[in-house]
Amino acid sequence: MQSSTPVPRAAGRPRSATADTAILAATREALVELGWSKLTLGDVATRAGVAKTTLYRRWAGKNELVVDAVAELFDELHLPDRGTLAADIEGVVLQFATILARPEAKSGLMAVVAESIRDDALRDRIRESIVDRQKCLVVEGRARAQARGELPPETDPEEAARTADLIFDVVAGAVVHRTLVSAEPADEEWVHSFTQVLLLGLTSLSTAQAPPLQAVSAKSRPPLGARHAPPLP
Amino acid sequence: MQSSTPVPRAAGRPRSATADTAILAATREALVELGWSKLTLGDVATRAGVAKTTLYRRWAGKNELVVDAVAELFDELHLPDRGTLAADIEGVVLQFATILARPEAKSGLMAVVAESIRDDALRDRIRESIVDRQKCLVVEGRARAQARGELPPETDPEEAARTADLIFDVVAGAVVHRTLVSAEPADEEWVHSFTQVLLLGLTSLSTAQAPPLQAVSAKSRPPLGARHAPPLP
Amino acid sequence: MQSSTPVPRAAGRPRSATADTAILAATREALVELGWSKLTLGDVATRAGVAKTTLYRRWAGKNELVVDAVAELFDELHLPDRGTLAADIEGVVLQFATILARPEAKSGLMAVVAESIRDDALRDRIRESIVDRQKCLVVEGRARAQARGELPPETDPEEAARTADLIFDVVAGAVVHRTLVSAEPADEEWVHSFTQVLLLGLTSLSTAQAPPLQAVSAKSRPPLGARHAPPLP
Amino acid sequence: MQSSTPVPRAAGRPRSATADTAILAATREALVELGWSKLTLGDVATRAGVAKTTLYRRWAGKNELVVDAVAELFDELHLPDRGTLAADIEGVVLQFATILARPEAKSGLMAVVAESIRDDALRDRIRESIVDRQKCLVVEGRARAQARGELPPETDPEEAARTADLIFDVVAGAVVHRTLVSAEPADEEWVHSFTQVLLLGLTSLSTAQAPPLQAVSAKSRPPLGARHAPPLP
DNA sequence: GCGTAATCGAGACGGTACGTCTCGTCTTTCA
DNA sequence: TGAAAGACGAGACGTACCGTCTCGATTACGC
Repeated sequence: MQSSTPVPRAAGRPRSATADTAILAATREALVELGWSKLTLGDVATRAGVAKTTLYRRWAGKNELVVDAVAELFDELHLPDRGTLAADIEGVVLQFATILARPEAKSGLMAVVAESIRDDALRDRIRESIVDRQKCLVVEGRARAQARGELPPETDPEEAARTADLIFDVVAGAVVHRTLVSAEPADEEWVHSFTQVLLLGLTSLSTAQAPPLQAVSAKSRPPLGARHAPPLP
Repeated sequence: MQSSTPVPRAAGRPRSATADTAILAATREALVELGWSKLTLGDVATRAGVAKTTLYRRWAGKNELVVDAVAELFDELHLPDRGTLAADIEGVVLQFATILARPEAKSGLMAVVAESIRDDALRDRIRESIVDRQKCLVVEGRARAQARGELPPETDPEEAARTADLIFDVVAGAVVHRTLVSAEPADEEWVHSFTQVLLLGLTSLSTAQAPPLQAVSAKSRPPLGARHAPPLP
Repeated sequence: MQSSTPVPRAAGRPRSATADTAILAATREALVELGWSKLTLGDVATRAGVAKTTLYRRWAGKNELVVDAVAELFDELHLPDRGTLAADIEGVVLQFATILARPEAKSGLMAVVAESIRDDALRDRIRESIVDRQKCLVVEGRARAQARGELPPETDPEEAARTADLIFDVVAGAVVHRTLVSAEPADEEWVHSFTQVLLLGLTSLSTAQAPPLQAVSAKSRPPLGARHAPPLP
Repeated sequence: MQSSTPVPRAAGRPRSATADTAILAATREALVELGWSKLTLGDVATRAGVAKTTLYRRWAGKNELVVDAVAELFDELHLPDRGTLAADIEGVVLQFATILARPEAKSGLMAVVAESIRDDALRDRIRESIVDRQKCLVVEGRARAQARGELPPETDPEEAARTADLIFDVVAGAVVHRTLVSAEPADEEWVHSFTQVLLLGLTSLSTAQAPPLQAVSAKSRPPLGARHAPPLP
């Protein structure tokens, strides 16, 4: 057997295979060191030991590259099975908070979201590779709770989708705001308080409304403004 | 005879008062047309009919300028008095959502928040001119509800602050996420559903905890993970 | 008859006399430290402890200011009386070389001459305040030599003017070139060699041409190209 | 088989050969139209149809660029062979004067010389690409005259160098001063007069000194100041 | 003495050019 | 043929001076 040289070609074509990995890793590294606005594609190429051309051949621009680099961080996001819905939620929220605490996520995510406001293709890319994967967990968690018997099967699919969206916006939004705007750690204590409020709110809502277990619905909402004001701590 | 004026009027030509107004307006205009990343200080200066130097004399850079330009949008945010706490909350959340629906707010706000991750001074500026003003409304709303008798006076000020922070992160985060990430309108219907969940969650939390009306507290929290799982719609 | 003052003393506060002095001194100081191209009027004003406005009230621009500042250096240029024409020339050339050796003269003079190429008013100002004062010395030196009997009185005034111009260009040009381009010191030894060549050249020319003592004239010049070539050392 | 190429051809896209030509031509054009002080590198780049970066990649700044642009003008300076030393000198001085009469030379040359006072690297560049090329002609002319038998071979090489320097300073300085400071044309008539003085001066000097053909030397100079004063026209 | 008028300092103003940086594209040469 | 290296046209960056302007505060003179 001919022993292949350990580093057969210092420069040349065989880098093509590993290039993507190197580039994405270099992108995250640059995000940590420089942040999104100071990150340049030339610098990423240099860090990855790759020509700028190679980079432009694979990504349309900085935004797309960063989305892919950040998306990889969310691969480790999984729905735990802790036995109860409440525990499951706390677990996944905590996971999400942990990822968001990493500087490359902080730096990159908000920036590309900001960019996506004026770039529909970018928004789709973000949704596809980051957001939908998270929203999936909400749906999956609900299904698991239903399997456990914690939740009744849903009646109106449209209503269910709307509720999932609301939950997702509340969860993701609260964690992001806590982490990035308030710049306070979304630690276990905070996650616990937050989960409690969320879960109780959803429960009270469904029980407060006859018939039982009905989802939050603006169509059939009671005259809230007229109801007595519940105490706020 | 009264002595010299306490602020003896700085020497030299005073700064043009109209320039500030024109620059901030031009910044918002450019944000709408170009978005944050394509916005250029040179372009803003041109739109405002002002020299680039004038702009740099007053703001350290693009981020600071955009913060101030966006902050002015939040001047119109006031706490309405609709008679009940629920209605007040709905009103103010809707106001916040309306402001966030404006393209200049969408384009600018997330971008500067993203930038603020690596720039503490910028974060402080954002907090001071945007965030704290909103958080104030939470506190003020609670005070008003207490005056109305809807809420009991708070017992632990630290606890009260923590709860206010949580409420604020949930409210602001959910609206922002709905508007910018999910890219769905935070309309009256959505705001109503959201407010209901939030308010019921807070209410249930305080009543679930013995003695009555106690605030969410991590110190004295019950073993939630072990409690029964409430139904999720 | 008592004439009213011809310049009836303009109303208002008179210009500070010390400012001019300070400004010109500051200009020379800045020339030494920074050179012409890095010299800025704002810096000069600061050095002189004067407002920029004061400076612009008195000089049209950088060029005019530098001309005046440099011109003062040439005030110390006087025709010595060493007894013979040769010694007088050597003396004055050496004086000129000494002034040119000063950095403020080096930096400033050539630059304003370069500027004067495209600015007739500036050229006139230079001629008036610097060049003509030097050219004067040539004429004065000749007159003194004639008084001494070293030189015959001139016959053709036009011819005399032309010769004076030639001498002046040769003297000033050679010293300047030696100092600024060759960047070698125009010291006593060099000045002596130069003077010798110049004086002998002029002498030989006039004696070589019949009738005696006639000036260099292109009108009556002998067919030089056809003459035998004299040895060059 | 011969080994690797001595200059292994740098990797990457090579610099455009036509760009240099276009840039230098554009520089001269801008010198004529605007003069040195109003000449802008951005403007030159535009005229040359080239990006500013391209320009800065090749030249360190305005000074270096102008030196190169002006140096090309002196490429046409050659030593004519008119048969006699006197005629040769007149020819080359006239060539020099003709070049200096061009506005791009006038505008550029003095300015960079002025700049070179505070910039040794610039002075070297000027010397290398402009001055030495001219000085060469002096040496070459002397060699040719020696070959013709008009001049004896030089004895002391150091002395010869010193004399060449003196001649060069006188010639170049006089022409430059005539052209730029006096702002009079260095036409045939003037050049003839000047050449005559120079040549006679050098001749007389060498013959006046025993033994014959000795160069101007400060070491063995006669007491000039005490000698009789020759008539000055 | 008191107003009038031009000065003074300070510094902001609209501009222009600077020299650097990054962009995304395009030639080259090498393996 | 594809990847490295790197030059290219384009254009924004933030800075430095430009020469002008607006200020309030000083002088001096003439009434």
